[in-house]
Amino acid sequence: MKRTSIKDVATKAGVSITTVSRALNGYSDVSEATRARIMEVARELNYAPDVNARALGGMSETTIGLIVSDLQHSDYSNMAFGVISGVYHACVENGCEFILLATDVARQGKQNFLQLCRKKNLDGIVAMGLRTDDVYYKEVLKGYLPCALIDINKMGKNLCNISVDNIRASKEAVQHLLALGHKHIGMINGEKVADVSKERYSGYASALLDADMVLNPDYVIYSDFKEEVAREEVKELLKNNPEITAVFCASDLMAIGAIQGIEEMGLRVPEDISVVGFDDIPVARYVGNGLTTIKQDPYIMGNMAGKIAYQMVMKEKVPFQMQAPYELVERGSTGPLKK
Amino acid sequence: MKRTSIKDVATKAGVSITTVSRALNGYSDVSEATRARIMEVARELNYAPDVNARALGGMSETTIGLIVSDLQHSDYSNMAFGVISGVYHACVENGCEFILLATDVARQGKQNFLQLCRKKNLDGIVAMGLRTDDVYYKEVLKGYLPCALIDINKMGKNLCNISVDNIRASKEAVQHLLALGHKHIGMINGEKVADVSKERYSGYASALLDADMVLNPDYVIYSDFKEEVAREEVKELLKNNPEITAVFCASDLMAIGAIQGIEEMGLRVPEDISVVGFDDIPVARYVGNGLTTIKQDPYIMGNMAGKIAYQMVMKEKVPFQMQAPYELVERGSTGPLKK
DNA sequence: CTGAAAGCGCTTACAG
DNA sequence: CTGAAAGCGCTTACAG
Repeated sequence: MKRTSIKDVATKAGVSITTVSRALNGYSDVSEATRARIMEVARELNYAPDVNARALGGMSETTIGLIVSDLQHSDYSNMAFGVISGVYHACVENGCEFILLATDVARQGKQNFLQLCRKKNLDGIVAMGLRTDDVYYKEVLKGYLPCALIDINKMGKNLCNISVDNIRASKEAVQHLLALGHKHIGMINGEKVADVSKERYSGYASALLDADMVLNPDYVIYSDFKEEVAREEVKELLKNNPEITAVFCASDLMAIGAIQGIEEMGLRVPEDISVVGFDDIPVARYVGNGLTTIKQDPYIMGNMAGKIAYQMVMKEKVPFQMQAPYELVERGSTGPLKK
Repeated sequence: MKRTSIKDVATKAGVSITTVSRALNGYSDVSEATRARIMEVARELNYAPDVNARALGGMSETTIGLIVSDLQHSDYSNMAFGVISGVYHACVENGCEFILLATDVARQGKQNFLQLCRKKNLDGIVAMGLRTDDVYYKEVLKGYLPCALIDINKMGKNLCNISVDNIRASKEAVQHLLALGHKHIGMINGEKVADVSKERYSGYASALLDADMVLNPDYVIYSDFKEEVAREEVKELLKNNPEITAVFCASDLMAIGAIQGIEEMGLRVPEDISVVGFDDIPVARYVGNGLTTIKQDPYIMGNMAGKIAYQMVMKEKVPFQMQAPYELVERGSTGPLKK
């Protein structure tokens, strides 16, 4: 299928390629009659300008790349998908191009981030799920290009962080438990090095301190955001601290693991132990009588990030960080303290 | 940030751009010394060839577009995400480019499919979730470009369909119920017009006929693949046909709805009614004691489709259709018939 | 309102 | 082994 070019349109319409270009790009200095004829011919021929040639000619579309650390086979948490969809739609709304980039480690070695950006002609970036040990982590944060970060709490030139207010959200979660009468509240946290882990701990601590309670370091364990790990370690936590009646988990996945572990100990949720999660992943509604959790919306976060990235590309002033909405969703995994 | 071009590299390395181009593209007719120097300079400058210029110059990367009917905000079923990831990785493995295209209806009107392909310089297509009423539906099926179809059962030039064997899989699901002793088995199907609905019905019917049972048209209802609809309509089904003790659903989502409806009637799953789904979506494990279902793997399907599309672009011979693996997963929603 | 010509950054015969 | 030059399909001053 030979590609139809601007020349074909010009010839068939009996004008120069210059005029075709201007007509198709909507410039005003073309007579209506000529424009109409050109449009007609273009439609007949199913003509669409070659995007590469356009770019080289100086009309490059602004394009935003979404860089994710690794595309898994499935997206249990809906985090990756929601963000992809959110950024995609932000691009559509802004009339810019969207490119999905997964940074498998092998390729990070062969081509550095700046080269990647140049190769793909990127104007702006949205980054999510980068880990501190990703080769691209530092490079992205240098801010060569405008970059919106999802859940990566770094500030700097050309950088804007989008996330929920993890501290306040976690505080609310724990205050919910306090309001139910719980006095001994444990926490199952994610990896110690992750920014969000620190923030969510901070909210947990703040809620307890505000309630004039003491912080017991034994009450906090780190389960790496993994279901299986939480499942095992919650047993240790409860065995060592039998006075605990409620657990705040830094992710739903860990909360699900925790519930399994709790039930394996012969305890019931929420009668014996109340559990709160974080994220509101799709399965949260279905676990037992439903998981009480902090809901955040990956689509909204991706969409915000996409729009912010675009604004940064357009040289608009944007804040260093923006807060995405969250919400405590009460379901069946929490209940009042039994006297 | 001024882009560094091949000229910059040539100047700094003291050679012509011709030589730079050949060195970087790995041609053999460049002396090792020269090549080494050029590579060195290129790295220093973080040079990466402009992909647009390359394409125009004749080295266009082959690129495969994944066209989905609509990118939802979340992907409860993991179908969209799994396919995206699968196609993406197929492209990475084949060293070709990946483009995600969501065909929001508004844009389908303004730009036809062929124009879209030309604009994006697509060489091959993977299509999923197109509905018969999508403007692009017919256009994609014309086979202008090599096209791998996921769950769209059409044959033709430049077309290859990838899906599980819906008939056999559905038959197995129903045979599982028969083996448990059930004699009166209903079916909750998707939209009547969908190809997969027809195929899954066909498997259901085949299993019953093989077992010398009669097909009762009253036993089959159409719930449009929607959880809420199934939830309501299953009640009618069971009220009108109280002898039914098992239901085969053409999707997990409808199965989940059905279970809710059944429980709202005061019946229990599986003691009173056994339920089988189709898909094995992430929540299937968590619904009640787990949903018995036919597992299919969106990642594998996407990956197969991506590879097939690439092969078609490379003019390799491919079959008209390929079958993706499936598997009956037995969980707690099915049990033996109570006498 | 329209067209001839230069230029975007590459690749690739072609000549040496 | 290396380079000057043409060409890919567009856009955009510039001239008329």
